[in-house]
Amino acid sequence: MSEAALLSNAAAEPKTLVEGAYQRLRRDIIEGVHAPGEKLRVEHLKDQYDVGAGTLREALLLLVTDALVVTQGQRGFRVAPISIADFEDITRTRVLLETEALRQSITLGGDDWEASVVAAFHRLSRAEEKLADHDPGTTEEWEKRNRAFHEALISASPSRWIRHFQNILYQQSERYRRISPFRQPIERDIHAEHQALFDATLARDTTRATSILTEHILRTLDAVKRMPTDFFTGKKKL
Amino acid sequence: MSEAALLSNAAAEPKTLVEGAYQRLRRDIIEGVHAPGEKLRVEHLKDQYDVGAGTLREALLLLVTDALVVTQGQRGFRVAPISIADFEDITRTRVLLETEALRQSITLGGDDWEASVVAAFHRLSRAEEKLADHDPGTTEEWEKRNRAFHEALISASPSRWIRHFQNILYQQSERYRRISPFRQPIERDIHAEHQALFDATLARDTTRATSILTEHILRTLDAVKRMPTDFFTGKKKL
DNA sequence: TCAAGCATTTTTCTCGAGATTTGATTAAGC
DNA sequence: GCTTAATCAAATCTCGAGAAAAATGCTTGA
Repeated sequence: MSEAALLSNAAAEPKTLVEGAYQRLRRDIIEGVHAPGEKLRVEHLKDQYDVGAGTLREALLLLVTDALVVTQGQRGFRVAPISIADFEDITRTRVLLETEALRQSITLGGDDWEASVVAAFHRLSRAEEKLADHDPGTTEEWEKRNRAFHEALISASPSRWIRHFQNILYQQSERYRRISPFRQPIERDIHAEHQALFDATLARDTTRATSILTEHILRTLDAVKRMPTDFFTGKKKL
Repeated sequence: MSEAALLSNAAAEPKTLVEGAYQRLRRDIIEGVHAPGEKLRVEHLKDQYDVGAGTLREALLLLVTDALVVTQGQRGFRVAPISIADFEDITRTRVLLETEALRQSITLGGDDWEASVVAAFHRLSRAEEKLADHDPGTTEEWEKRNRAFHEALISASPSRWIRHFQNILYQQSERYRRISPFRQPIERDIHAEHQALFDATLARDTTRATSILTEHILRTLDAVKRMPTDFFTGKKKL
């Protein structure tokens, strides 16, 4: 695993079996294939992912890094549980880090940065058009481009650590968004928000850009808070 | 490894060999026993730490979590390299997170929190007195109490994620401080700073407390920046 | 009927050996 | 003399089996 993989979880070519299993497992957890709180038995999963027991253990250990898997003492591995409080924490911390990174980007970003933002926004807009037409299977693509757009915005920040932490948190919030009850159709408003964010950023209006970004991120919080609270306590398999 | 271990790296009783090796390795890296950039050969280390090869691999993988060890492709493990830019990044990000956490603590902290801050400050003060008398071997103890004080200050923050990230960064900066050329005698001024920080916090003066904390953290940065720049490029063993 | 203690079964954790890949040394060719 | 290729050694990655621990079910007794 390269430093890039360490600091960004980028989807590089898996050069080792551990990496491969790690990436597939991570995707499956984020997409909800493995439910929150679910026990992850090495014996079962090693067949499912076609690797040895030791290799799978190492992959699970790497997922502990991302806080997508928890492990305690001698009692094996488990998909990280979810809670409203946790999602609120993730969201607010994301705001703190991402606004700071955006501030730095706007201050320091050059032509290359602007170009990458323009490009990412363009790609995202196209995906949102297709989404409005209710094309099936485009959600996956939108998800990737949305992330790419957010990453482009802060890519001129010189702080590798902020970007590293931001990646972890984005991953976390993506899992929350994808878990069924939260899953909501991507509305038309989202595009307007992205447009406003894009405009303010390119205009180098730091105050306005960070303000929009804050609202944008916090919006996802409302949807979750409207969920029935017993969802979290109800279906945990112990 | 418990959730506590995941989110705080707390020095809990090592319930498993992997954990034990992980903790000892981490301490040795932070203390500079394994120099930055040094290659970590599994075959050598497994004897040194009295565990099997697979077990040591898992411990190293956990250290990748903390960004104390890096690994690329099929080329094994290596102690994370150091650089001035990295330390500056660590320090500034620490300021961002720690001031926010302190802000939250001051706003939300109750009597229990105040009590823990008072207690931690008292312990730290005693350690600083002993340090002024040039007692040998007290640096270790001061290091622990200093960390405990900083943790107590932000312990009333409800954000587990901020505290988690703060832990990682504190660990990182501790390594930088301990690596020989940076190693500087703990001066008397430090105590005055801690005192001021303590006073402002208990007075619930958010603005003043965060301001002092910022200066306090940034101070360590100056010392490093005064170092000869070729230190970083010079002794890297490749 | 319920609780407590014991035995069984499952699962995790640990280890050493085999298969691949990387890096280094040496030799050949231009 | 310098670059390129091939051979060899070292280290990493991978796997399955054995030891330790935890979870489960069953029997026994009140």
